[in-house]
Amino acid sequence: MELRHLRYFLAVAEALSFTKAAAQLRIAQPALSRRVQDLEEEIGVDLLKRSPRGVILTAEGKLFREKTRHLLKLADESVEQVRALARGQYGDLHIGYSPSPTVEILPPALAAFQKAFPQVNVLLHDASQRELAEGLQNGTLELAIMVPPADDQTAGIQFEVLRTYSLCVAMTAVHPFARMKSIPLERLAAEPLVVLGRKDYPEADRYLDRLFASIRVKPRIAVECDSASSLITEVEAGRGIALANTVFKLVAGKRLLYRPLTGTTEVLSVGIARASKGDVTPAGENFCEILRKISNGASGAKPKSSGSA
Amino acid sequence: MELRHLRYFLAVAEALSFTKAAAQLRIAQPALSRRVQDLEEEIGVDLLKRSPRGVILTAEGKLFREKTRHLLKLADESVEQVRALARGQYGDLHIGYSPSPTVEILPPALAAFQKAFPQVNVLLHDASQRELAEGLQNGTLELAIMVPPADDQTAGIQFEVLRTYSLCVAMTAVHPFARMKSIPLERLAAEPLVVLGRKDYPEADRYLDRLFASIRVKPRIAVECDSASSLITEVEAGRGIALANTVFKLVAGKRLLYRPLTGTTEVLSVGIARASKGDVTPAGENFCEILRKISNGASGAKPKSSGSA
DNA sequence: GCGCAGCCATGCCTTTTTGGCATAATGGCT
DNA sequence: AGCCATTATGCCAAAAAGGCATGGCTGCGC
Repeated sequence: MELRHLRYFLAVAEALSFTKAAAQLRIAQPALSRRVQDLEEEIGVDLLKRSPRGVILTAEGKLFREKTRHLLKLADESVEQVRALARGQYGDLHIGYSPSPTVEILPPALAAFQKAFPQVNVLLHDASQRELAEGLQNGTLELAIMVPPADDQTAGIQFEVLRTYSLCVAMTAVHPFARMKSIPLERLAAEPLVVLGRKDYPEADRYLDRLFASIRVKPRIAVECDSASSLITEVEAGRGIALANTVFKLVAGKRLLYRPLTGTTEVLSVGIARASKGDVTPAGENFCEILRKISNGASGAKPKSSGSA
Repeated sequence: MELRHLRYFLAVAEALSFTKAAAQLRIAQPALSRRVQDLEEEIGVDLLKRSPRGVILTAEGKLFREKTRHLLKLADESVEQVRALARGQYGDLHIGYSPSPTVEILPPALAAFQKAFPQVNVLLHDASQRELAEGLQNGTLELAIMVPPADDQTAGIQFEVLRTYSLCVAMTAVHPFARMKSIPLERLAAEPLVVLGRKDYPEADRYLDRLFASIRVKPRIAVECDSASSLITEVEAGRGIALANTVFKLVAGKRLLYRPLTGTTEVLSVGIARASKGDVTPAGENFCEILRKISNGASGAKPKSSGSA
């Protein structure tokens, strides 16, 4: 039995006429007659009652007509779904992200993506840098929108910069620095600092080390936090000031004040990370395209071209 | 796209090798290779990644493998269901019956049928003679287990006798007739009778008329009932005695006493009625076969062969 | 009631599809 | 670099499907 037989039978069962069905199928009536005979012989059941005025269905024919309708519909849908998957218009898409640094680009990108590809089931996973890198490597994440991973986590990960944010200092409005136009690094070193925890954000930690190493000073760490939102709360509470960057204005705009760091060109990059070996699905590529488009069209620094591990 | 392509693809997708799959399918490897290429070309998506060590599935291939498994399974099941329908092992079976006269044969027949054909969904409809005849004629009933329909309802109905029950008189234990061995018709004519209603049981009414006409007497009708169970209750309550037949012993054995009617050979027939033109499904024929078997093997009078309208 | 019209089946040949065999190409592994 | 297993390709044979002509049936109208 082949789909051809089912298509032919269904045409006859719906037209209730070999002649009409043959015309619709663009084949000659005798050929159609033969194939339906073949089908009936193969399943060993009379499906149709022929008469000189047309055709009527037996009880078995009626049952088989319904089964056949369903089957052919399902076959079409299966092919269409596979095609949609290949075009990136269907399937699951696991995306990891760092919540804070991505606030400017991820929400609009997600909205645009879901509008363009409503059949794709996007599954967002917010996590620390370390967890994102692990997820990419073990394949649970297809893409991650994040800051570049630390050197010991770049193995097998490709990174493409989307946006950069310049460095700044975040503080409360009542802090003495609030009166300054920009903060020299040396003054910062004397202040108690609120920073992100060393375990979950190793690259933030090293970044800090590198920065202060350039002036041969050790920073004063007042509090270690496990997320950007905790950091904001701590600074707001006055336990210290924080080295941050311009995305923070978007996360907690009016709760804190920001001042640039004097004479520093250091920036925070945000971009797309993917496993070098892991396949990115067409849906994933579509998502990247939208991310690039959104990043170009938004405010802030210009995107650069891709780097790698 | 034909089922052949799906079968071939699935074989390759499960064996993860063209060579092995071809062996299982009993065709040569190049032929298999060609058909799978055809399939991929037709749907326009790469389903497999070939390598000199075998084959691996793409993401699209994995999706299509699942769809294909389901589709092929469904196709097999559809054919099997149609075959089962044709063998009378599947489908719905609407059976009408008169509750009282069929107590001896219907329950065991139903039990035997459901054991032999568990996939058939038997739908029992108890109804009056008139309703049964109508049901057969308009096609809502496929078969009815009943007493022969009255003459004005036999049009288009075939009847086949399964069992006959001889005539008797039903009464309470305290009735004077209880001391007699058998009741002459003349004595019966003088007694108040409980009978079945004329509208719903016309043939019972005519039967009564015919019986008493033979001795040129009018019976004394005390109560008309609309069902056999009401009739039993009325007799038990002492409102009259009833002309009944030996099936009643089965319906209400100890509640009443029964005495034969002197010198009468009249009998009540119970059998299978079907529409002359209406198709009886194979399941219906199977049911008839079991009814015949049960009727032969049970107590009571012998079945006769079929009659018609 | 007889022929005609419409419909499906059958016979025969052609076209298309599929299968088989031999063999080339590929790519990892030793 | 050469070997080995695996898949792809060329070519022909076989099978399946299709087309055309025609036969057979049945219901309808004249």
